[in-house]
Amino acid sequence: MTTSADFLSTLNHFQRRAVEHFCGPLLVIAGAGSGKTRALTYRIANLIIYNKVNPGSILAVTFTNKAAKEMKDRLDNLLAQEISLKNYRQSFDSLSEFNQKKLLSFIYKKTTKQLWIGTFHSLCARILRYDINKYQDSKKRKWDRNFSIFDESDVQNIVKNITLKQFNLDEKTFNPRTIRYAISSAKNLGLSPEEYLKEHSYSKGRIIAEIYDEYQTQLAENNALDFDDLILIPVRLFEKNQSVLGYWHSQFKHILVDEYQDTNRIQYTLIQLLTTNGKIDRNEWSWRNRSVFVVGDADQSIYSFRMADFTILLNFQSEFGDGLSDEETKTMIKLENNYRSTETILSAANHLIYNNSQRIDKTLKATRGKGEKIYCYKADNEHIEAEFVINKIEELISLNPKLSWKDIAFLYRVNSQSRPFEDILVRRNIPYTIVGGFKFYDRQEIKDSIAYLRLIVNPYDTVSLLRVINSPRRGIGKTTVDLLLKASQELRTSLWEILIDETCVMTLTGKSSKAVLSFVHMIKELQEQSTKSLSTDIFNQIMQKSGYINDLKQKETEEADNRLENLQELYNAINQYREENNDPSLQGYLTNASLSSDLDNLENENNKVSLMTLHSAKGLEFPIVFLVGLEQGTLPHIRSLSDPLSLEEERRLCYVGITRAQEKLFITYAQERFVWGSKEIKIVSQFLEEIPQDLVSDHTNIIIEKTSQKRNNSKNNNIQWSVGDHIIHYSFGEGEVTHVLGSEKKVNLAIKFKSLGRKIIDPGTNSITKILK
DNA sequence: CGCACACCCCTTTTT
DNA sequence: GGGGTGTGCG
Repeated sequence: MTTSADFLSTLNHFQRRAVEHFCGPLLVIAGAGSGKTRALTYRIANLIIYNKVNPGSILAVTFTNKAAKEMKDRLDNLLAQEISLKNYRQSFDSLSEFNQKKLLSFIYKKTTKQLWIGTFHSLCARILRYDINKYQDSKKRKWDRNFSIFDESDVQNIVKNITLKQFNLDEKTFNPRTIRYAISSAKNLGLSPEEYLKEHSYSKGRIIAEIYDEYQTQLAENNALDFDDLILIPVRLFEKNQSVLGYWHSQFKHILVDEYQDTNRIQYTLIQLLTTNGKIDRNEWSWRNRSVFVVGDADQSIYSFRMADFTILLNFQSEFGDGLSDEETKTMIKLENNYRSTETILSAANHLIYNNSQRIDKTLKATRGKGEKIYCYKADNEHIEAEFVINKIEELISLNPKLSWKDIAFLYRVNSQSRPFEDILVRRNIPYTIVGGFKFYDRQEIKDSIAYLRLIVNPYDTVSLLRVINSPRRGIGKTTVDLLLKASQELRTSLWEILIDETCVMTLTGKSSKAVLSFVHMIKELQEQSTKSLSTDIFNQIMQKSGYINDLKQKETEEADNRLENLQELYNAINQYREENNDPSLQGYLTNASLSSDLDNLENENNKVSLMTLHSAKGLEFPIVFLVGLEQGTLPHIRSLSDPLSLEEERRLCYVGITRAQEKLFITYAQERFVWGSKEIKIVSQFLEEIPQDLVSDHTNIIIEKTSQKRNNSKNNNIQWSVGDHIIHYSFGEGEVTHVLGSEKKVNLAIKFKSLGRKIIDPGTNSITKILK
């Protein structure tokens, strides 16, 4: 009979050390496929079962909602097994169905439900639903607990409107997208508009700070937050309000963070505050009954565009830990045994990542057989590439009866690469699923319905109000809306408050005022109901009363039928959320909907080929992986070619892709590819050349040698660089070397250009030539 | 006031 | 390709 001891005996020495860690800080450096999720899950189980920690005091941060759900499921199973052995003296599987169900529901109530597991965003949203009313920013902007969460397109529209309409700026010099990105970056660094201004006091920075400030005002007027606020506001609140911080600090005794290499400044600050209770002096920290446990891998850091900063991971020991060297340390554990991939695949990954200068030295050790060579295929163009890949998977499936579609994934750099694959998959009738790209929640009818729901929860949400006020058409046209909007701006109230003021509405023409009054009446009625009805019932009511469904039914077009089907699907989603989370509230569903990604709905049960970007593939694994589009300019992406640090991130991305594969890895590239409607000639990716030739199968019709020789003999390879050297860059012009960075195997140069200032350049790319002066 | 059509611009990755 | 904007017509 199995005993409880088996619970830990399946772990290796290092995993076990991590899992049994109780209090204090611990950094777990976990290579790809080293059983990272397992370590996290087992540690939580260990805390609950052996250390008798209250599940409600555990905060576990995952990177996606899907990862959170998986962790909960695994935990359920682990706990079920343990309790079953202890209480019934038999394995869970051998219990009667009745007892299994009873036990699982017991575990859910007592444990899983109490745990705080989720992404930074969803956990912070939960905290804010309790405490946002205690927050006020430096300009006295306030929010209440019914806040809406604006999606990226809402936010883009607001920024665009402020920039072009309100501030009347030139679109070329003040690109709304760039400004939106600047605001998001500022928030991720924890900067308020005023603080941003201090750091960017030049003219353009000043204007961006003003836009940021106005943007924040408009969010507050809508009682809405953007994604970044969800984390920034709790941090601000904790910094300002010691009693609120104290409450959450004492709530969360054990904090666990997955994918720690992809945390950014503001997320780090949040963890730091919760762990230390805001005490700056280390002597005041108490690790009694308290821990912070982070897991990550600097080689898989791929989110710097979201301000992720893997030096946060590198600094963990000096920030929280003992700061000792690797050998002696008690606060760092390395998991280097890889249980996922064949030796060949790992060797390729190790060789590739060895070319990066910015990393902690770490080598994945194989625990499985050598496996097959990596297959490589050079295609004439992207269509031939897709055809090869799909022919190959059909062949694999027909040769191996145990293999099914879900075991196969196509990974690419950018979403648009999916199209040629999709075309052929449809033609051949192969079941597939695309993660990302066009989303369910981006469809017009879904956005409309969500806007109705948001308006009912949060009437200050003018963005949603404007979306639905005349959809379906009910005779409230642009002129009417503009009049009402103007009134709301003059009276400095929300549009909704104007609408519910009958005397105000009556100033409109008879026809319009009647239409507005009846719209307001309908929304009010729905609001009243929403406090006592199920979310699903409210949804149905909205669809009926607003006339949305009838409007679509009348049309009798294929498109309208499609929309009706999507609305049915939305109903199912709301229903599912209500059942799974035991939460009848609309607000709960809405929060979940705005924070869930496409990936979260990736169903493992469905037997389909998966297509996704390398970013989406993080944390996943597949027996068979096709890494496609390995060309210079595709992977690495064109925008990273001139910047060595971005290039290293692209290499990590490629590394992530390779390490997703368990059994077989195929790498393909095309010689020609249509980009933005025109044909481009492509050359093979430098990353492919960085993989040793003997790991790559030679039965394919590619000849890498020529290009690879050319590259290895790169004219800059044997040049000794020193500070003061003069160079010419093919596009930046003349410059002077100010720093020589990196090690011998991989040199990067900091170069000061006359026109552009300082840039970091990789001399190996042949973009520069040394000149004598 | 709404819709259709033409044209132009941009083009990474996502919670 | 595709989404957003502007224009012109019904």
